Amino acid sequence: MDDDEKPIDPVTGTYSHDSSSWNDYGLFGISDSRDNSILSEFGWNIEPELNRIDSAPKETDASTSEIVVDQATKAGLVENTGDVSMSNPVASSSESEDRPESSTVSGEAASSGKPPTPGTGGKVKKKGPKRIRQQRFAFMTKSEIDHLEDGYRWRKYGQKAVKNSPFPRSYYRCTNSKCTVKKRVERSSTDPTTVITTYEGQHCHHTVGFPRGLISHESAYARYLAPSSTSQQFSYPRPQFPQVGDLGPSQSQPQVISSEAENQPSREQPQTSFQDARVDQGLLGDIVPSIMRN
DNA sequence: CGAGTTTGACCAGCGC
DNA sequence: GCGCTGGTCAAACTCG
Repeated sequence: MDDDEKPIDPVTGTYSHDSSSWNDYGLFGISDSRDNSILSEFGWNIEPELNRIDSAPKETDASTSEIVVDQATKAGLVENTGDVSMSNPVASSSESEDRPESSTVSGEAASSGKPPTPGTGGKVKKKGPKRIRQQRFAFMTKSEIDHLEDGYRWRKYGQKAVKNSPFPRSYYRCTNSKCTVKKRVERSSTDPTTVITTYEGQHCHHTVGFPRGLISHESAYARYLAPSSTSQQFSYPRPQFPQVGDLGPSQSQPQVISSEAENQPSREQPQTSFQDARVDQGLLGDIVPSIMRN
């Protein structure tokens, strides 16, 4: 894919690529689960960016974070993140039809005319229009834990080895039967301490609650889930996110914090609700520590 | 026993 | 057209 010359919306600062089969806008963020801070976030197309990150080590010695930040800067999106999530079409148009897994096997078999494969228990794939992917939203999170709590329940449905990466990629689907949201979790090949979580789609239900602590990217993810745009179908709760000290044993432990992370003022800042933060400072004020914005 | 995970196979898209 | 790769399926398995 040629992602060198992407059209960036001059108004929203978001990027979208002109493809009939893709409609993924997204925020791309770097967070640190150890101190509950978002290190950086910006709008970007997720897919090529992740590919670039994973395949980039030969091009630069910079850390993954630096690569990402640089991309954000180049795209001129950092200052426009406040518009990003709200400008998303939220894939509403494709939401209903983008349900390849919702079709029954029998229905697929009937439509494709293919008999079930005997050796695989009748697995039949739909042949038809190109798969339309939903809006995506990815985070890079410094964590030793791959699967981070985000308030929703997920069922793993696959795992694949990824090219150019020693770490497998895991595929999760929301356990809510009516919810089509998926997420992929993988470790950065360039920085094994970084977990890349990519969400696809929007939840059509509330969270199952916020057990224990929430990892750092949860706040940004919640923001993504609960934009103020009119396209939002549901009103998601805006919980008070717990302090790091509330984190349970299964969460990332705030152990050795890098010097960079130690400088993050997030722990001293009061945990304000989203609503307050959004009113005051917009998206950046909401999720990015002030020091990162300077 | 139900829910969730593992894992090998299948399929579609894409590049060469 | 072919091979590679990512994404998904679903049977088997594990766990609580």
